[in-house]
This record gives sequence, structure tokens and C-alpha cells, in this order.
Amino acid sequence: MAQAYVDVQKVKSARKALLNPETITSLSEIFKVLGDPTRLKIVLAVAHAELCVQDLASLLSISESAISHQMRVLKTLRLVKQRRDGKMAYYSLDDEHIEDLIRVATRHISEL
Amino acid sequence: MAQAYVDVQKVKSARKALLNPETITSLSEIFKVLGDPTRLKIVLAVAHAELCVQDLASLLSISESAISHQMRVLKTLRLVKQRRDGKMAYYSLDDEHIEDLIRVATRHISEL
DNA sequence: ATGATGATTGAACATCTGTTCATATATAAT
DNA sequence: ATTATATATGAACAGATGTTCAATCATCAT
Repeated sequence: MAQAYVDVQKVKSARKALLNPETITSLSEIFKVLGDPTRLKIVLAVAHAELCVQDLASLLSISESAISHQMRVLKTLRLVKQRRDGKMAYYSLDDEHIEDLIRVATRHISEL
Repeated sequence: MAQAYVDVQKVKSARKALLNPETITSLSEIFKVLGDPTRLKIVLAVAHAELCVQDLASLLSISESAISHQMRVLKTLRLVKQRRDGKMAYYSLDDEHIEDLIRVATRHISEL
């Protein structure tokens, strides 16, 4: 059972150190979106070149539908932007910070 | 259907820009682990102070069992380290990069 | 207008995830 | 030895997630 505190002071100060709920939510959303290998690959790909749905599907070997579903997620989170050209939809990165984020994370895993 | 390429060259060069599979896996694992609000809060808390399971449970208002399960995940990914002191298990951050990662991400969301 | 093509959407599905509950392990105190 | 306490583990469950398939929408070419 034990719904008690071992060290009340530490918990109190840790609680203050915790970011506010909205920030926590936004942060975990960003991390979560990059936490799926498919989406991470998409982000890396469109960071390198503006690509259409078909080519992303070919590149990642999944259906165009799956790509489209994921692009909606990425667009909602404002990680990518869309350019329309006739029938085609071209996607590219809409965020410089994301590359920093990936860079920092890459440095992290290379030091294990 | 259309299992074809629109722009073969672009796909080819995008494929090269893609990191190798192991890196992709490791990266998405790191992001995924921070992509859950509970784990993110745990990481923020133990980055601030060394805490035991009970106090983490109190802080986040979930069961000690749930904390314990998550600590195992975080320990496996080497994000936190454990110190034993009698019956107690004290956890603290085992990675400086993680704080950088959260910092960069925080900057990102503050600019929306 | 008709057909073809690229993209999107919705439903369905299997799989994964995070939590709780019950139980087990480990240490400490009596 | 027994009891109490802190943590860990395993099973079970509900809810979320990522994909495919089928259908739809939008644009282009004939």
C-alpha cells in the first residue's frame, strides 16, 4: 500500500522542477512522433529532399495509403509542409529544430 | 497501384541520406521512450533529484508497480541508473545528452 | 464526358503499450 | 522465525497504434 512520501522535501522540489502539463504533453508528442521508425525515416527523407507520396512509398516499401496517413500526423504536428502541384503532393521538412533534435540523439546513441 | 518511381534520382539520393537501419532503430527507441508522458516525467524528475520508487509513485500519482515497470524500461535503455540502499532503490539520470535532447525539443515547441 | 492517375480517407485488423492487480523476492525489525 | 516494508515480476486487460484494403476525391489527358 504505502501511499506515503519517503522524502517529502525532495518530492516537493522535484514537483517544481517538472515542466507544466501542456509542455509535458507537447514534448511527449514530438518525441512520440519521432519514436516510430517509419515516421523517423520519412522525416529524414524529406529533410534531404522534397518528395511525393509515391516516392516515399517506394523508398520505405509501404503502401501509399500508409504514407498518406503518416503525412497527416506529421503535418498536424507541423513537422512537414505540403506543396501541391497538380495531382502530386510534395512534402518537405517544416522545421529546422527537428534536425538538431535528431543530431543530438544520434550523438547520444553513438556514445553507448 | 503504381509501384513506380516519380523521380528515381531523388529517391536514390534520399535513400543514401537515410541513416543505417541500426541507427534508425536506436534513434526511434530513444524517441519512443521519451514519447510517453509518464516516462518523460520520470526522466525530468530523476534528472533533478535521485528518487526512490515510492516517491516517484507519489509524485506521478500512479502505482509503485507501474513505476517499477517503467524503471526497467529506462534502465534497459540506459537512461537511468539504480542505486540500492537496503530495501530502497534510488534512481537517477544516467545520461547527460537526454537533458540536451529535452532542451532542444522544448525550444522547438516554444516556437510554434 | 470518360478514364486514368495520385492522393486521401475510413473501416477493419493485428499488434503493441501502459496500467492495475496479485504474487513473489529481498531486506529490515521485532 | 515471523512480520512488515520496498521493490520487482507476471498475467490480464483496455486502449492506442500502424498497416492494409476498399472506396472516394481531385486533377489531368483523351
